[in-house]
Amino acid sequence: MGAPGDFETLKQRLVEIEPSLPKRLKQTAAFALQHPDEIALGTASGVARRAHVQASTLVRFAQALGFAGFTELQGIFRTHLRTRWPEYPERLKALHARAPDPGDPMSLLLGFSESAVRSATALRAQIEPETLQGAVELLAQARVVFLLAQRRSFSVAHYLGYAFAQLGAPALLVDDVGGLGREQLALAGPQDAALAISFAPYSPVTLSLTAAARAHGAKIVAITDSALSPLAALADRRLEVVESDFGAFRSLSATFCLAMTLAVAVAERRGR
Amino acid sequence: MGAPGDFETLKQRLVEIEPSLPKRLKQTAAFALQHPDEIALGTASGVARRAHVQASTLVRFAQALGFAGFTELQGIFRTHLRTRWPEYPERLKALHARAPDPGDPMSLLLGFSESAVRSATALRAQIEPETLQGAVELLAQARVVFLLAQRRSFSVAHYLGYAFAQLGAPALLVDDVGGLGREQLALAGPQDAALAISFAPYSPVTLSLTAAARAHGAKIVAITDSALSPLAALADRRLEVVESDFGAFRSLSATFCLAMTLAVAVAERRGR
DNA sequence: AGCACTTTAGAACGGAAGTTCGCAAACAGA
DNA sequence: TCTGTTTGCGAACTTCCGTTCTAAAGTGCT
Repeated sequence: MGAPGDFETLKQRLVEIEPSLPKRLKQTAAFALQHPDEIALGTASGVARRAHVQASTLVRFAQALGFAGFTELQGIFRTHLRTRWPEYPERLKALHARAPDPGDPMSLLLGFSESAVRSATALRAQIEPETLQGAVELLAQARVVFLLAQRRSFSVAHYLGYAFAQLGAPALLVDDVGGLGREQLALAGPQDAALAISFAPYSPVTLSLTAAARAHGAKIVAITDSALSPLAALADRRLEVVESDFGAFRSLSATFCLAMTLAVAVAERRGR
Repeated sequence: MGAPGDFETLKQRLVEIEPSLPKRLKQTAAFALQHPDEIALGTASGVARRAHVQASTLVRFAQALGFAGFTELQGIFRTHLRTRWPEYPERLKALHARAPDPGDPMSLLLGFSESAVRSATALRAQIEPETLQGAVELLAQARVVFLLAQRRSFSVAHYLGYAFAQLGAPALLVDDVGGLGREQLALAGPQDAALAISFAPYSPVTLSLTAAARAHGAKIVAITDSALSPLAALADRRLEVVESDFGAFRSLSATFCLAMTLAVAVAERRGR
């Protein structure tokens, strides 16, 4: 069987033979699909470095797919990169023409993507370095960080729980399963901190759990959308995030960026 | 005067000096602007042949613009082709210039924000309109949509559960609380669909729950990171998302955009 | 118009990457 | 333990870029 002639065929062929491939070639396959642009534009040795394999492995990978060598494989990725290019400006144009058919899934995707970009970009200017630093210090000094959020914001809190755990920092997700939120908070004390996340319309559960944490003496860091938020009144440190929205739907991308930042910065600070 | 640092500057410089350029260099300039992708992807001699000039002329052309040689000039065209985000390189440069200390929380924030922007931007080119449309149809025709995800991806599934509920579309978050995932899936049948989300390293629970859903006859839509993902093998419709990463941490912003899109599009489609 | 000087184009050369292949060590399966 | 496969490393080969040298074209001055 000959070598694939286009990118789709290549992908398909890859899926077929991947199970029978040895370890390094699997690794290479995964990298190739994940970073097609690297393959297209880079040199074999450069790609090899980034994929943590030997340059010769790339050649063997190409040969396993039926190509003569790396250069031939690269050709497929290059034409793919080149041919994919023209449709992009059209999509963008469609987006900025304010979505002729607002129900079309692709316009929705473009809208949400645009909104996420705006949010994440705006975040850089919104957050004061000192405020962020203060929040990190406060969380890093805590014995345990309690994570408080409900409804829309809960996904952020859950992600934080995951990230803190991965980083080896002590955090506890107060998920209020079975209405046991108060009991989950029972262990909180003055050495602890709570990271509360809530946006308008503020979930009453989050607010009351935050108040309870405060009553236990825990320090509060709040991620919320305005200084006037009821959550802000309860907080020792306040991080304000204004998300841009598309239609009736607010992005979460800035909030997630901030959450990731807190998790990594706190873990790093505790490490010292 | 130094060499242009990005494509726009290069173009501008070219317009400025073009009148004073000798014949062959004018010819080269015209070709470069007309076929930027040739320059980005080809070799000097290949480009020279297509532009009907000598290879050395290309080097002289590059030098006339202030570059050391052809390779340096090519770099600009390559990053331009890769990022496809004209204003972007400058920002990136500014970002990295302003953030020399990688441990500083603010640099982390900038890094994550940049990574989110890249992810959300790349998403637009990654998703094929037909694939997206197909996934939406499939989910809209289902009696109930089961949401399957664990660990890092769980936050997305939870958000989807929230969004579907808000939009009045029947969806059920299989959270596997207390290990009851299989029981939560017991109601699934051939009229239903499952939306499974998993990225490397793929959670075994998600995989087995997806397989179980499939065994019940439910149609599967997968959001995953590559065609080689074990989840892809189980799926009727496959949505590939490549998230950019910052350090060891992958963004979730593209996945969230896609999730929001699916929720809104499915709800809208059901409404008719 | 002719001549000398400057600028430009083309071609060959040298050096530097980059790619491929062969061999030996490491590994996995029997 | 033995065999077959895979991986890593380095050498050889190829390609490619940048420089330099020479010829030609252009330009200005006499």
